[in-house]
Amino acid sequence: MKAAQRAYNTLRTGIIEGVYPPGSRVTEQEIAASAKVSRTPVREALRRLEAEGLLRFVPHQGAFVTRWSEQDAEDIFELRAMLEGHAARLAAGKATDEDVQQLRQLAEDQCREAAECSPGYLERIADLNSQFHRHLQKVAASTRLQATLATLSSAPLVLQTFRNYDGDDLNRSAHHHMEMVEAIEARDGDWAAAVMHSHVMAARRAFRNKQ
Amino acid sequence: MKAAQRAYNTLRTGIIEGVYPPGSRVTEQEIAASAKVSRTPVREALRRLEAEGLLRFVPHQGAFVTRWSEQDAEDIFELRAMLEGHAARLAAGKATDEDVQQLRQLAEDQCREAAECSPGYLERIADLNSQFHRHLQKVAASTRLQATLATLSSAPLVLQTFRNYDGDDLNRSAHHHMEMVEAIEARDGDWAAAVMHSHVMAARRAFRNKQ
DNA sequence: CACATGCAAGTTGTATACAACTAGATTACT
DNA sequence: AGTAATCTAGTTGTATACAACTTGCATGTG
Repeated sequence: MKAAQRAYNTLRTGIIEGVYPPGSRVTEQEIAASAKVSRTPVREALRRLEAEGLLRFVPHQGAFVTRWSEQDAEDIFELRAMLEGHAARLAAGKATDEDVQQLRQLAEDQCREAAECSPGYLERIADLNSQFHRHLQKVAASTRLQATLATLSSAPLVLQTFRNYDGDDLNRSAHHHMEMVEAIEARDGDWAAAVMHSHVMAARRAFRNKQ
Repeated sequence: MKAAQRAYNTLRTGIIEGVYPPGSRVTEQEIAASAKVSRTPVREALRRLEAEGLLRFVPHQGAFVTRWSEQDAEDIFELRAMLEGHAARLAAGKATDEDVQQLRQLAEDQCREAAECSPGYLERIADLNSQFHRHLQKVAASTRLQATLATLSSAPLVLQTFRNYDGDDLNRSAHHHMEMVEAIEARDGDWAAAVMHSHVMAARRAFRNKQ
């Protein structure tokens, strides 16, 4: 793998997993040593993470891990509700039968996992969930929308959504996906958008409760 | 000014002004020579511009100026309509009397410029316009929304909107701003959002006609 | 004692040298 | 002649050396 990519992965997972806590300073050498690369590719990784909003720069002081305020969280969930809703609407208008089939498969798997709760189910559900959203965005076929959502969803608070969910929440989440498949199959954009909206709003509420 | 910033400005204006046409390849040395800096800060500038969507990278080949498809343009205008509409709604709920006053001033100046058409009016209108939008976004007070809109609005096709406008379009644009001020003064978020939506949609139509 | 000044350590910012890789032209072979 | 292999020029990717800057502490001065 390329050095810049290694540095990026190292730092990104470090941030998400809390090795580098919010507000903490991150020096280039530190990351360079940790990823066993020189400072040059590290700088590149830092800039990428800045663009994604995970870091903020102070001239001649370096990078600091973004500290998410209550308000930031609210903003991100609101934007995601709007944009993912839009993606669902577009997807409903463009999906082929095959797309619907694939989305259904993902949603069904997720439903089963949420019901069974067999070991390691949380990771599998998280994976199925992001697959579902990614595929839906792909069907929506708007490059810019996809890029915009990618930066919004990279925030740790979004990635750790499932940590805030209890059994009922997981079930509801899976069934939201099922309902979306139905809406898309019916080519009903409004319906799909509405379900997606409530889907994200539910995530916001779970996040709020956890705080 | 810092070297990285110089490289960034050089390349960015070069892209927007068409010195580096869409699809063309941009080499690091070329920019380094042009901005009189070394390759290191150039790389930083390139990554930033990639994050903003103005460049796309191919491994071991370098950066290419993004070629905007018809569909990209549509997507961007749609997203902007949605997000700027949202910003207007938020602004209506948060604006102080002072904010309203400042926005009104900007809108009135723009109205006058659009009516008078004195020399250099196009640049002044473009400036007033972006000031209006920026201030409105500041009032909306959502950091993430602001960041998202910033990347969407950096696209050349957005920045050159006024090149597509005739006299009537310019007048309508200015009066949209006036109407938004009224809506915000009335703290009517729905109204403000609706005006903003049509404001952006009008820009889209002008863009389409030009093509 | 309070405050300003200068110094030292450490970090970022930049330049440059070198390695890895790609694309296209040239050459060798069938 | 056509095709495959090779070579070469040029570019990106990486490492490292050096310059510019910031911060905190020590020292000197009112």
